Amino acid sequence: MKDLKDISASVIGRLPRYYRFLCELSQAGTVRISSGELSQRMGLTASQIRQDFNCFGGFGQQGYGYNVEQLKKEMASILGLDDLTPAILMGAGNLGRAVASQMRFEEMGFSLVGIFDIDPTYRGMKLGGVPILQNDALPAFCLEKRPKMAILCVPLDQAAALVDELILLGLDSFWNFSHFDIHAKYPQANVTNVHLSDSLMTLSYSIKNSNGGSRNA
Amino acid sequence: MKDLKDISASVIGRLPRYYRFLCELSQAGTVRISSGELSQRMGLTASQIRQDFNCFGGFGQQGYGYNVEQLKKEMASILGLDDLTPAILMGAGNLGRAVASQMRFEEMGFSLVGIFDIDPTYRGMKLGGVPILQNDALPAFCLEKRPKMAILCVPLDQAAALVDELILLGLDSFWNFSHFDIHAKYPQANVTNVHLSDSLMTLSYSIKNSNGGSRNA
DNA sequence: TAGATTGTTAATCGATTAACAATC
DNA sequence: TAGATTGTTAATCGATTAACAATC
Repeated sequence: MKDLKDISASVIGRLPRYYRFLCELSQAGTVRISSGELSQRMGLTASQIRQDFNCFGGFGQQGYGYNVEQLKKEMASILGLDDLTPAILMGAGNLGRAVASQMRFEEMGFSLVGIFDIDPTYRGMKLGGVPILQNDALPAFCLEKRPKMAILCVPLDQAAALVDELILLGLDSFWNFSHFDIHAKYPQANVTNVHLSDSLMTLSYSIKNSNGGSRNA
Repeated sequence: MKDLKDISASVIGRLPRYYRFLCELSQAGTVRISSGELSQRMGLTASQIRQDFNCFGGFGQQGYGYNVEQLKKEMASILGLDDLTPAILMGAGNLGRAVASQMRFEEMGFSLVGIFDIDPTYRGMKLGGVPILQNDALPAFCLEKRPKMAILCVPLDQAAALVDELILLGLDSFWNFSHFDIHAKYPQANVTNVHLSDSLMTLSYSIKNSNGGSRNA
């Protein structure tokens, strides 16, 4: 078991996928799994799986393997899925609407408590059961509901000023779909970027520079 | 200049961001840039930037640096942005609609030639100027338009059969928003995955296991 | 020419894989 | 007990950083 601060981004990046496979195994009624069997299903080495798990403690038993249900719970706990962080969605455009209506936030460690847009035409509408408010209602809302995380689905030119405001209102975490570099300006913030255009260009590279058979991300 | 096959995923993953910064520099009218200055703006080391660029050939000039316009064009060419790959969108739900209307495909090496959904209620609608067709029109469409890439915005339970069909219809590349593991079944295919829920769980981890200041992706 | 900056090789660092003793 | 499989250390591999000669 390592100090949590020492755990590399590579390991952390694999945790959701472990969790996903464990959920599937659990649903299928599988009681135990060895690192060897899991490695085959996931296309990883058994060594890597054991190393990864042992960053967080010894969840297995020699000669037996891992108990699926227990390991799944451990993963959920490590990922912080049990403890719901209040989050707001900024921007109710196409992408914002997709995110709000598609993601099962409560299964991923968040609860969506508010949706905001500058455009008043959205007023009164709801997404995933959450009403859309206008940006000018943001300060009062934050004072009351204390959201900690913001999902940034706004155009780049609005992002900088908006992040400034959100930081002032006490938010410190961002799921960032814009290309604004939050981390550069606020190194203290927790930021996970989703750069769809970067992802698509990576695919373009694969298609045009390979003779087939590449996987990214 | 290395063999293109030897270029690591780490390097490829940084190319779109290089391209993005070069576009900004170009728009700002900057004529030349050194690896040192670019490294400061991007938060990378100058060494890494020079190493990355030199995977593809020597674009710079000693004592001068890099010509922004030339380097930008080289990047576009490496990423294959000049050559438009015909692509179809499978699934016109929230996410599919967001992707179709938001992404500037022509600037990223693709052209969106068709949109398909099993639900007939979408019939006659358009997204980003492209009409939505029903899935049963797919074989004839592919025979005529020869799309090469599919954007997969369908539920997991439909993905497996759909990928089988698309492969048979001659597609070999996927921008995959589902959790179906295309690469496991078709190792020859070009696949770039976008796993939004994995990304969100990574943020949950950061929030709950750090005292602030983490960046992912 | 002198100064700047690349291209490239060497050194370091970190992540992955292999090996195996511990132990259920 | 014997067989299986972990936890963990050691070896390997690859990616990043540093250094510097080449050269514009």
